[in-house]
Amino acid sequence: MRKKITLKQIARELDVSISTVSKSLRNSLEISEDTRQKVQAFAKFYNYKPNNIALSLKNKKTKTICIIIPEIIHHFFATVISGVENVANENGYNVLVCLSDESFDKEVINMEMLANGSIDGFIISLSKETQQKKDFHHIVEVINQGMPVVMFDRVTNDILCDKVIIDDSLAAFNATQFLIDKGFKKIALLTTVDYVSVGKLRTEGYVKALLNNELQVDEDLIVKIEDTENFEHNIAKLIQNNDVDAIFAVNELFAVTAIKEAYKLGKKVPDDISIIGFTDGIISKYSSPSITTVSQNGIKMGAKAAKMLIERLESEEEEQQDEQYSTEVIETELVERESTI
Amino acid sequence: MRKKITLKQIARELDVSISTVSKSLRNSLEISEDTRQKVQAFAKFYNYKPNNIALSLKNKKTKTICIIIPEIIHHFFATVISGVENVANENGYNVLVCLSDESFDKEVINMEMLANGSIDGFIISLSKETQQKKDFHHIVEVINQGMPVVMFDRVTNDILCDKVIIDDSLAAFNATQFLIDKGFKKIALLTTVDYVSVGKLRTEGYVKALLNNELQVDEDLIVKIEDTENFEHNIAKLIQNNDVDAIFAVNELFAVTAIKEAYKLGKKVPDDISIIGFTDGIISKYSSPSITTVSQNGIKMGAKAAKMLIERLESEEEEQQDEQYSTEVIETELVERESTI
DNA sequence: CTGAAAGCGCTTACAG
DNA sequence: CTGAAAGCGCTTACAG
Repeated sequence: MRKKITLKQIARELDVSISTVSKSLRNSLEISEDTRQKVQAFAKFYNYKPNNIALSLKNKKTKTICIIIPEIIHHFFATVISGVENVANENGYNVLVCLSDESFDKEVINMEMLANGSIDGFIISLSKETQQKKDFHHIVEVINQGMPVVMFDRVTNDILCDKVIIDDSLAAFNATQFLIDKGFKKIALLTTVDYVSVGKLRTEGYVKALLNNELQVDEDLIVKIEDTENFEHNIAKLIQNNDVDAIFAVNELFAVTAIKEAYKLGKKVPDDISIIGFTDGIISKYSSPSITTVSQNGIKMGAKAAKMLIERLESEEEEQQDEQYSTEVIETELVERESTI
Repeated sequence: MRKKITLKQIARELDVSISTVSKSLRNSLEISEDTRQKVQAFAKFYNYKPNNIALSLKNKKTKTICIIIPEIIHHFFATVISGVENVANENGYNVLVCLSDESFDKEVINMEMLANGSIDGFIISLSKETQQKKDFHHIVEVINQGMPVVMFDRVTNDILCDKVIIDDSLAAFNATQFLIDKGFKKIALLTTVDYVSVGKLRTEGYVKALLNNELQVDEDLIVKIEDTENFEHNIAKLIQNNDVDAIFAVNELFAVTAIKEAYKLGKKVPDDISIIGFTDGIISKYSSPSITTVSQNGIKMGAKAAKMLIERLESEEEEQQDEQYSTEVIETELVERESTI
């Protein structure tokens, strides 16, 4: 059990000063070829690696970024992490992952715990509870301390910072228009409660598309789902009581559940009902029938968010922060599969 | 933009020494009630929080653990992270997530990069490439440095450390036996190449079950899939050329693909072919028909792994390491759904 | 009760 | 060319 070796030990062994060792290892020209060689050989033999924590303290940066997400079980968020990881690693950064579990308190605790020097910046998608409370003091505080934050997907206009989003409203508009173009008249919407920012925006896009085509918005066809458990009967009721011929769902869970409920009620997808989902995840891909969906490229979003954060971190060093925040919109597209005619 | 305040600044403002400030904040009895109050009030007002990095350097521990997984996109690994997070947070630890992308080199780089003081310990599931190469020097080295490692799921006997696994062979045996009990005779196996430890063990369980029931093992019915892309035709060929009446797949991707390929060939699941998968993920749950599967509780595995790691970390402080490693086996069970009669 | 000093492991401006 | 000193932000044994 050979513990890690330090500069101090090397210095003692070779009978030189710590400064000399440090400089030798950093290939300083100040040091004679001879000692440099000697020190480097010794260090290599003992597999010396500088202690990261000491470097962090000295440099006042940790080369670690933190991503806070509501749930890792959601495939979309997992893909975002993957995108963040790629870019972070390429740039020599590590990624700390925190889960808020959709809880405001956990989000706050996580941020406060890490804002004390442990990391260089945050990438965050708001928890449901935070969006509901509209309390963003923890994020504002971190930004005020001079720590950069990039928000993605579930963002808020109440905070000024870099953001990565998709055009949820437009994507929903296009999906709905696609159904309208197919000739469907009774198009239902499965959405979340309004305080979830993306749910609300998607609902708006749906409504806009209907109005744009002079179709009337029937409240009975709009189902707002609060809980992600036990919502099946809401969907079943919708299908049973209304003669819907198409459904637009704001996530893939709602979409696949609609397929199953329709099937139970003797309706086939896409023959009797066409269905479009949102988020191109594995459920959509492997469901039978596979689901036509709005693709929301998580890897790309994560990569972009990481890039923005790291650029800000690295630019901070040179000149003064310019405080010009930007919002990047990642393209979406409709992936046609078997659940639509 | 109020930067974080330090002990030094507080000391200067209040015209006392740094030691006095530090002790006051830690409620040391050495300090007079009076100064203590004054310092604490001031610190609270300026929202003082000790710098984590400085504490890490001082205490020689970071309260951060790292989990290295092959892919985050796999639902199983995402659930493991979730389990690790829960336990880690409860104990005041943060979780760094690294992805090896099934690559040996990335695994090595990640470990070496973090073994220099950045974290207190590792939780790891081996990449495919590492299992193939059987080169574990990076892990051995870390352990020799005195940093605890807990392996899970894809483990190896070549390394002595704490491990969390399921009994892959037994679980596969039971799944196969289940099919045999239903009266099936031509039971096919969709598995991975042998160097993936869990694939190999599951294959062994399958073979054992057949032999145990005096059924012969037909090599034509065993499909070993190397690549996770473009393997559909292998499965199609199996179904087409052999009159299989049941299939046991070692993961859910293979299982759901089998359903789709069978369907294309005009065979229905479960009417014509019964299928059992492995890993109770979202694909199995939302597939149509939903898939009977061996549940492999990722949350539980992650939680257990984190618990073992943290216990070792905290016990290290007190007495000398006892070097008694243990292997925990997490229970599995067969979740019956629609893909089996 | 308060503070100077040493130390965690490193880097670097400054002396010699 | 080499090394002592200061410093990153903290804690704590030791003096006073």
